[in-house]
Amino acid sequence: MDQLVKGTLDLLILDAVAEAPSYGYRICRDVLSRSAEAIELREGSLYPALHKLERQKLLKARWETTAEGRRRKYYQLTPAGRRALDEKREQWKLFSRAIDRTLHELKAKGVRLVHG
Amino acid sequence: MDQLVKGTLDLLILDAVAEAPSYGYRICRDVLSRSAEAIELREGSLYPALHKLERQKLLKARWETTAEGRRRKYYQLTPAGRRALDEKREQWKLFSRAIDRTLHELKAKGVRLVHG
DNA sequence: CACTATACCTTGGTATCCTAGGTTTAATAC
DNA sequence: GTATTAAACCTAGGATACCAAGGTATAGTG
Repeated sequence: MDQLVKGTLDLLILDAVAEAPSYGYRICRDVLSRSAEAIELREGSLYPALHKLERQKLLKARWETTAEGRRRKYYQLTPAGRRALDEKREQWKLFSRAIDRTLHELKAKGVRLVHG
Repeated sequence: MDQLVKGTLDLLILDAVAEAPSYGYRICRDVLSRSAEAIELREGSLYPALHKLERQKLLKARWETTAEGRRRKYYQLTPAGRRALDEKREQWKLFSRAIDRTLHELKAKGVRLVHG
């Protein structure tokens, strides 16, 4: 599944900060739990990706310090980031449907019609 | 954006020869038409991938010549290839559902994804 | 005889991700 | 008080999978 994750990293990250700003360490755990432990963003992939998205002006970062004294780097979408997210969501939807359509087995097996 | 397609190339190829043996040039067109023109396997990706799958003993190849005198290299699944296909199909299902579950929102529009 | 379609191939580059390390501070356990 | 875990960040270097761009050869078509 490692290979499959390629191409969805940016999407997952942008999506993870869409509702509210978040920070690296939490994004990891959020994606892990939201995916039911199926998708694990490793820090070695995540942090470089966050920096790249910041360079591309899709994310904006600010440092904060909690009451307990922990430093966190919060990321939020820029307007361009919001547009990129919408676009990547659409691309994902289109792509995953195309794959499903293309594969032979999913047709017979994946569709289940129930009456009543 | 065509980054998404990474990780599904082997799956698409193995699937394309699952029902009956096929050859490179036809696999390209089959995937293109089956995906409603959404997924285009380019030859620069396809042929090296076929050779790799053959080295891995997931595909077996044989040359044939048609009545018109065209040489074609037909590929078919080995038993290991069949198992690999089943596994990759399962992984794809798990992965795509995991992404769908993880994303907060989904919408669809029109994009074109290109493979190699 | 040029052009398109069929059919195969390879080299070299790049982007992307992961491994495997690392730092710092806070909380918890012993 | 010290060892360990958890929270939080980071990067260098390597692996590899894809892709662009070329190439060869034959058959059919205008």
